[in-house]
Amino acid sequence: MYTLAEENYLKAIFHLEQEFSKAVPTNAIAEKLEMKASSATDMVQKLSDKGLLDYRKYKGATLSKVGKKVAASIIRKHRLWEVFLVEKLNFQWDEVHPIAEQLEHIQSDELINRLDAFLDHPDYDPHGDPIPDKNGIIKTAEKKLLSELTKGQVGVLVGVRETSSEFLQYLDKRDIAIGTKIRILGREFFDGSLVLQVREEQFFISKKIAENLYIQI
Amino acid sequence: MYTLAEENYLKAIFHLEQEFSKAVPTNAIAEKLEMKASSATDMVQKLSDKGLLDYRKYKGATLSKVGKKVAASIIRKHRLWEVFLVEKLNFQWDEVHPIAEQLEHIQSDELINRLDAFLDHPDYDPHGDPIPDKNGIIKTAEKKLLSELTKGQVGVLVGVRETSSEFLQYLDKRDIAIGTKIRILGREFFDGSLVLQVREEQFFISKKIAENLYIQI
DNA sequence: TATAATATTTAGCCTAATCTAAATTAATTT
DNA sequence: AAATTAATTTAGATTAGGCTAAATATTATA
Repeated sequence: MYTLAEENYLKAIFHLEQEFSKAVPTNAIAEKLEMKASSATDMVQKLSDKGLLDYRKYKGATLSKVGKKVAASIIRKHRLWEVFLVEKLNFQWDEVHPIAEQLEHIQSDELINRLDAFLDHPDYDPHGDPIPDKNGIIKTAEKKLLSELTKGQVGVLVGVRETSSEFLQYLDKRDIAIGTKIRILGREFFDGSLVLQVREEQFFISKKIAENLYIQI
Repeated sequence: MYTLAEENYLKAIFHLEQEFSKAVPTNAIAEKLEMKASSATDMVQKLSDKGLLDYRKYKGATLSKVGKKVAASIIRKHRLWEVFLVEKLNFQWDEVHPIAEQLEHIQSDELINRLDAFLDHPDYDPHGDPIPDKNGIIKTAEKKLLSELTKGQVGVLVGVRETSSEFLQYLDKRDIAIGTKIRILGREFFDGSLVLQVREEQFFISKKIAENLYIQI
């Protein structure tokens, strides 16, 4: 149906649309896919011709209804495979991304439906990101960055923004995972660092870490 | 490591080497991959330059040690995924080939090792074909074509040669599957057709069918 | 607002993997 | 053994998806 390259562009643009609330600049697309801007321009024009996105020169790209649906289906596949890798094959959550990046391009609706059932219709992937349903609808529970909470507030870790292995291992080392309950004991105004209560222990974390953890109150 | 096209050529040549006991002609490769002979020639030259096979003009190709190993690892992945699809996702055995054809190209040794363990280290795929081990060694139980047996012999169906959906469904309809015990009640010399005893029933099958069923005595 | 800096696009080139058509080699038949 | 047929290779073209370098818009700055 769509080529590997096309699918990767659609997925990248889908993610970028949530950062930029307006049209996504070609430069941003190129950067995300680690390619040159000229390549992004080319592909964006091609995808526009195919009706998968709206593109106006120098203005950037916006996914069309069809483009969104295709992107969501790829993200659905990616996240379902991540659940499979962690739940069934016992991978660590920081190891699964590159493999899911390949598996997300396997084409078979039947396969994905059965995988979904096999995994018991999960709503979230191992990083706490919601899994789009068959129609591409994404359930978005309102969540806040840990850095936005104030002293005394309590919440549950529901997602991570940064997904590098280093960051995920940082969390693993402290036994902080999706579902972990966190209380803010204090905040340092000078550098935005926080003191947290997690189970029986107290943690000190930097502002940078706090800005990459999503909490549901 | 290797491109999709390269992997497909290696796999095709691996299978063809078992038909032709000598070097595989480029034409046969082209036919198997549904391509033009000139394309096969090109790729075979390329793979020869890379040391994956030995090739002499007008003489055909033979996989090198490395080429064999790569091909076996792709076949291993293909067959493990087929087991997964049938055993875990409840696909019919005649539905899995095209999906495994895609999954076999996913690159991650760790993934395959874990999949293998998850499936309990199976030795055969759902069609009765042996799964190469990590080192590419294929366990080949001596098996015969059903058409080679004589009256009175009893054996177990261990594999199929033809894998088209039509053929597999023919077997399903009669409840003949890998592991089914079969006894030859009689043979018609004129057209090579057979009468079989399967469980409580007697079947009549044509020579053509008998030539596509592997039996272990 | 003119100019400088930055972002984006265009033009032209490259590689992988296919194709067609022509040329060449090998095999088969008379 | 010569001629014909079949198999194989070569030459040149095409498409997808990248790249570099130059040209052109847009945005920011003096």
